[in-house]
Parts: sequence; C-alpha cells; structure tokens
Amino acid sequence: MKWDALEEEPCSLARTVAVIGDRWSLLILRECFLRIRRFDDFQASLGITRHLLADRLKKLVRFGVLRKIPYQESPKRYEYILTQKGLDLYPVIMSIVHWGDTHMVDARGRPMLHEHKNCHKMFDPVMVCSECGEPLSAKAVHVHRGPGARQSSPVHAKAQERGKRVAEPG
Amino acid sequence: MKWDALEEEPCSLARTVAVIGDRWSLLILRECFLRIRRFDDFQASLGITRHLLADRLKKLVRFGVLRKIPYQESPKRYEYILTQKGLDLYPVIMSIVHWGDTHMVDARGRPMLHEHKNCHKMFDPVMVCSECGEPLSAKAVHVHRGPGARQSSPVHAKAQERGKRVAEPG
DNA sequence: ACCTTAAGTTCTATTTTAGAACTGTCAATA
DNA sequence: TATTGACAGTTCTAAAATAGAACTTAAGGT
Repeated sequence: MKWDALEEEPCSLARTVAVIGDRWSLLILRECFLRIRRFDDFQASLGITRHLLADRLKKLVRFGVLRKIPYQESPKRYEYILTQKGLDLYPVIMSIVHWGDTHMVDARGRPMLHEHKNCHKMFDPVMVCSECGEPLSAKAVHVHRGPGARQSSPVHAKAQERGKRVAEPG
Repeated sequence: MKWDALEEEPCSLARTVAVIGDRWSLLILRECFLRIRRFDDFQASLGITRHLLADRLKKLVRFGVLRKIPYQESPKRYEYILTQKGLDLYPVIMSIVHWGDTHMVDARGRPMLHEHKNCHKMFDPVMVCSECGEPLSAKAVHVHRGPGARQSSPVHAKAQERGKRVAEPG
C-alpha cells in the first residue's frame, strides 16, 4: 500500500495515519507542543537527519498541521508553529503519553508530569463520552457504518460471524 | 536514530511510538478493535504484505499488546487477541479516529459512527482532566519534569528563553 | 578575511518495504 | 488415491525510504 492510498481510504484512522502515522512526525509534534519551532532546534533535540526533517516539516505544512511564520528578513527565516488543526492533535499526543506512562515506565517513574492550569493539580487525561460523560472503554462501544462508509467488508463479516461462536476478546 | 534507541528514551511518547508508531501497527490495531484475529483476515482486510504482517504481529506480541491463543490443534493455529495492555490503547485509537472525523472527512461524512452502550447515543470522545473533569487543551497544561526525566535539554531551554520574547503559538 | 548561525540540499551506503512465489500441515473433495 | 483448498507463515528480488555526512547559500559579527 502506498501512502497516498491511505489518504483516500474511507477510514478516519487511516487518513490520520497518512498525516502523522510515522515515528518522526509524532516526535516532531511532541517538540512542537514543547514549544520547539525552528529547524535546527528540531534537528538538535531529535537527532533526526536534516533530510528527513525537511521532508516531514514540508508534509505537516502541506496537511495544515503546521504553518511557516517568518521571524526575520534577509536571510528570510521561518518558524514552524501549530495551526488549530495541529493543536487539535493534543488528545492524540496526550493519550499516547498516558499509555506510555501506564505501561512503559521504568523503575524511576514518569519522565514528565502534567499540571492543569485550571485546577492546579497534576492530572492524567481521561477519555469520556461526549453525551453522558462516562469514561470510555472498547467493550462499551458499538460501531456503525456512517454516511462516508464503503460497502461492508466480507472479511469483517466473516470474522464477526465467527466471533459469535467463540469467546469474547480480552 | 534506531528503533531500539526509541524504547530507551526517557519519554513516554517515544516509548509508545517504539511500539505502535508505524502505519501498519496502528492499522493492525484498528482491525483488532474491529474483532479481526487471524493472520489471513488481517492480510485480506489490510492489503499488508504477509512478510510485514508476520513481523508486526510478532512485535506486538513481544510488547504484550497482543497474545496468541490457540483455536485449533493439528495443524496448530493461533488467534491474535488484545491483552489488557492492548485494550488500553483504545483512547489512542479513538483520539486518532476523532481527529480524522474532524479534519479529514470528505463531503460524504464520517465513515464510522460510535454508539455508547452506556447511554445509547452516538458520541464523540472527549479528553478531560482526571482531577477536575474539564476538557483539556494544550494551552491549559503546564509540563514538569518527573522522577524519570533526564537532565533538561539545552535546546529546550534555549527555545523556551526565545519563547518569552515572541508571540505565543497558535 | 574568517568564523558563526541558520535552513536547507545533495550524495552514497544501508535498511526497510513491496510484491510475488513458495513451504508445510491438515481436511475435504473428486 | 490424487487434488484442491484453508491457513500461517517464510523466502526471494526489486524498489523505496532512511542514515550519516558533507555541501550550499546568505547574512552578521570580529
């Protein structure tokens, strides 16, 4: 499968993965949320090759996640800052960080702590239902085909059929 | 940077990216949450090459995200199912899907809708603070170094210093 | 003149991925 | 009995992506 094909898939996960679904893009976004904005700063803090950094920044700008803002003339220099579309990736970044905090820490504990300026406490992010406010789990959610769906997949139908005869996952 | 180095970084995002930070792992996980469990079903529904699928499944099992469960003897066959560690990735998957629903849909609308069995309504996932319950945004969060942190980076210090003299992001 | 900062671009070598074919086991079918 | 099909991989070569280092361009400072 080509990257371009991913963008066209009738699946919001696949389309998002087409934008941020590689290790460097996610790490670049981490730096953006930590207020890194300039080419050499990204390069120094990530250890990414300059070639790939230029490529990924271009891609994130093309998708409207970052925007180039001039910060000096002659020679013209730009900073890469998050657009609103980019800022909206915060839940993605935070849920990834939280999973790492839960399942990948070593004996020394968490590398970073997060304080909510609203309540002045250290917090964890919790994903809740927009309608009833209860925390979400995979088992409490039922998936329906939406208006942008493609015809249903025979593979999924077959697997679902089998699923009725065997134990539940988990 | 090598993949192995990512696992060792004192950063929960980097460590998580070492596990799920490539396009195929995320797509495989999508299928897992849609109840796909078997090798050929993954292969048929994703179009991934068999070589890479075998490699990624092995990796996800090694990290404890999936578990191999025998479903028949002679020839011995296994299903790949999510462990609790894997089920805990649900907020990651859902936040990615929600960003795609918000920013990457075409004119036809969302490919999938999600119903909460708890309240029987179609919902969006919302990320809130575990302490005060308010929705989270990047600007309302302050980051502190935790016990597992490394010495602070000169790059971040420099960028932060510069940040005080220029406009805020966004 | 020479060094530094900054943001890239270019180059070759290595690694990863795509795509297709092949292997091994067993069950069901002709 | 021979053949076909399901299933879960492995093996192969060619193409693509990445690593790592050097180079370029344009200015400012000493």
